[in-house]
Amino acid sequence: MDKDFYQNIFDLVKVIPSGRVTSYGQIAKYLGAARSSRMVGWAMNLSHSQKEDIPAHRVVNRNGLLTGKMHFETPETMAALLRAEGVVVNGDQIENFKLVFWDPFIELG
DNA sequence: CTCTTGACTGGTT
DNA sequence: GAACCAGCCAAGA
Repeated sequence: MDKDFYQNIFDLVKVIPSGRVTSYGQIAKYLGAARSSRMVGWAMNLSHSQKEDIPAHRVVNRNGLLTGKMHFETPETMAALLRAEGVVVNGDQIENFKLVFWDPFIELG
């Protein structure tokens, strides 16, 4: 992983399976920047200018709250995409968050 | 160059 | 369970 920190984030986010979600902090921790969870959020902000499709809707905060919904095309886009993938979303809160949570340490080894 | 802001988190009150 | 605080680092004014 000699790429940019942001690129690592994007690569990891792209690996998240459909219908699953993870948290900014979990991504940061997996990349060795456990205390830099804010950078993950900033990376998502940059994902707009990325050429590839970044499923940023599968990344939420540790509460399972769709804190970044407002940064999508419309505030409903994030929840809509998640529901389309089978994730139950109650308002801005993901139901059964523990069940749909995707842990890179477990899933990737 | 300094100051503010933020798609966050963990601990404490 | 809600509210507050401190640590973290990058971008923009």
